[in-house]
Amino acid sequence: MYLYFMKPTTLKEIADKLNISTSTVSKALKNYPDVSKKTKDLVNDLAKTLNYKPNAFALNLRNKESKTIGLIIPEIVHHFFSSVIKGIVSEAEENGYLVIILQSNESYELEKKQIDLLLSQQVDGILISLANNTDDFTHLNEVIAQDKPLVMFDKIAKLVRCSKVIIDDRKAAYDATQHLIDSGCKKIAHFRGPHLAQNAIDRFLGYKKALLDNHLPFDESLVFFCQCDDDSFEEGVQNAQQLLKDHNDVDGIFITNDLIAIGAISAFNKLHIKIPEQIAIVGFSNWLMSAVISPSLTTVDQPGFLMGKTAFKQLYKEIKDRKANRPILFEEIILPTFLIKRASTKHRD
Amino acid sequence: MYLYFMKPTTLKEIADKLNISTSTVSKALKNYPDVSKKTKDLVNDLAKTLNYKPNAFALNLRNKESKTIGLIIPEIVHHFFSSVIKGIVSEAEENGYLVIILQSNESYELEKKQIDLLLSQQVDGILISLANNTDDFTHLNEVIAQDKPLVMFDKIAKLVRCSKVIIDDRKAAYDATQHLIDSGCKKIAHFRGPHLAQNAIDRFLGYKKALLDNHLPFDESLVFFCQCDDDSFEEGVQNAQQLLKDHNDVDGIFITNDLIAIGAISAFNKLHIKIPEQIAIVGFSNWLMSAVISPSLTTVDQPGFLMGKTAFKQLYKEIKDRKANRPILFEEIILPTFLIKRASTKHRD
DNA sequence: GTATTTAACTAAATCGTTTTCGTAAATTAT
DNA sequence: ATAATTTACGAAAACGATTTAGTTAAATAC
Repeated sequence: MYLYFMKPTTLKEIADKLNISTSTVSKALKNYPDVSKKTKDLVNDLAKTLNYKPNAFALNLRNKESKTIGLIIPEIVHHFFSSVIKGIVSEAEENGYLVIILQSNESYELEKKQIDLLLSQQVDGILISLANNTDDFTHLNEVIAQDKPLVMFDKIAKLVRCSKVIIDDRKAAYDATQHLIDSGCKKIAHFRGPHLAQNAIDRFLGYKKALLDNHLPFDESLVFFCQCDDDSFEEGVQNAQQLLKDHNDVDGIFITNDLIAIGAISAFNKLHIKIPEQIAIVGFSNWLMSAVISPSLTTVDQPGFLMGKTAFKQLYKEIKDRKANRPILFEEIILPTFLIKRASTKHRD
Repeated sequence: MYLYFMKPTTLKEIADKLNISTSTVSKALKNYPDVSKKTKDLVNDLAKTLNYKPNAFALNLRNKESKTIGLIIPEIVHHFFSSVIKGIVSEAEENGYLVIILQSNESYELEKKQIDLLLSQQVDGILISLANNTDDFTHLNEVIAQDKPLVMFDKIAKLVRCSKVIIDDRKAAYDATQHLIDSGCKKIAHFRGPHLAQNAIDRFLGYKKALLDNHLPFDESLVFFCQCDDDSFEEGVQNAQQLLKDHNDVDGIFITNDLIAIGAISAFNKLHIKIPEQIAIVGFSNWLMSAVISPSLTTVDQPGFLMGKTAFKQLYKEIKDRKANRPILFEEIILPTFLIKRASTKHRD
């Protein structure tokens, strides 16, 4: 029973058909007290028959809000980030919000453009995880200058005045390194992320502190930088080979993400180096595949879904606070991580 | 140099400041010929100073379009689907469109609600990949009834009158099975997807046809059904074990997705069954992890990114055709797949 | 029977932009 | 000098919904 190719009904059409004014129709639908029951019934019936749906564009214009938020993420095809997206989208939907998604492709230029796009689209708020090479924050400050809610997650900039949802990268890295030390490693290397990325920095600092706290020497030449881009696997292979050449007595590596770690494992497997007996490995992020490779990878579980939900909740709170003219408090929410011990490290359980 | 907490400038504000009408301001900005150069300069300068950006809500209302499309996908955290999303988002952005993303979670009910949501949001078009259990298409027909562009991809319904972007599942499955046969397999099992899903059906049919074309008997009891949900890995493990019990002479399996295949591989590894010598395995989708597990998995590469790009392009074409009042032609675009031969099957290269 | 209240409705403004149609004033043509 | 044209602007309607401030007519009060 479809009215094929019917263009959407408007209030005016209903009003004309019933010979009343659009104001009355609007009020009838919204159950105002100054409309008679008789009229309300007539309007509601006709609205249902004509399948009336209020025009979203008109509502947006009037209410100055679209119930839509923007999300900028460095890379969509990525287990952790797609989990975050899922968390954001599901939490948003539950609260009547839609999510526009954009991918910065780890490019600052693109990120900047996309912020502009979202601002000109007048989204109600913006969620962002920064590109690795973003070191200028004017585009973010522009969002803040427009008094538009902004929440950063995972890859944040400490200096930008807005709420942040993160994990304690430093502690997670510390714990991961400590686990290597506890399992007997004496010379531990680190494959780290890009110079500018805050979580790469924090993970590095956690690694370093764990060494020092355990009276192990920190050796700069044991730290390898990675781009963390599409070629992560290959980076893992290369760095593993290089590491063996430079330091053949390394007995543990803490690696900034699982894919690089798996590349390293693959390289060691090929060279018949026993994991974890000769070299133990800890990754980061708990990608799906870390459980299924051989040996399975000890890694830090990063709560992507929860991070997405939390980031949206915080943004939503700030949207509501602004509407109610309440003062905005910037919060830094730190989510728990935990180490998943698998076969790539030695342990007792 | 920021105007902190400045609310957006409107045409009227510029007009008032210059003591001219909003019409003139609007025309000046759009470079109409009936505005003097002097006025144009004044307007453009002030617009730049005040950082004027046209109000998107007003434009939407007037133009009856939002340059935004909706995307409904069964599951975001999934290598293939996230690649599709990436393709859609990047192609959309290139053409000035934004993408609202929703996840149906493989639920028909949710999918229905989300279609309503997108319709009431008045997106310019909808891209959808169906939930596994969707067998009623009224919600899709409603989109068509509103003359709103709709393009389905990957998980489609043959009966719905709209454009579709798919792979040739039947052929891909046929080729995969043929590869098993060519490499010497005589008794080939199939782990298939849900009853209703079109691509599960097509892959099954391709498998069956390859058997028959090669004069191998088709045995119903060699076909195992899978849900293809979060527990895919476990399903793979279970089905592999069951298969061994029922038919210990099976020498090949064609499996409807990589994660299930990896579950099966893991089960066989545990039982010390040699892959591919005793049992050869072909998966489907070419997930990232299939290259890194041991043995690496022979699988069908599904062009997710290309599918996303193509789906958006088709939708965009239909949006433009409608605006230009051209007739709409529904197309069925079939993208190529290819078999990636790895260590889980026997072959000569 | 007049004054007051209440019920039930509508006109008009508003949100911000675009565009059609008019209309003065300035310019050119005759 | 008058007519015709051009230039440069503005008023107003339109997109569709909401809401304030009226306005009738009926109901109640005194």
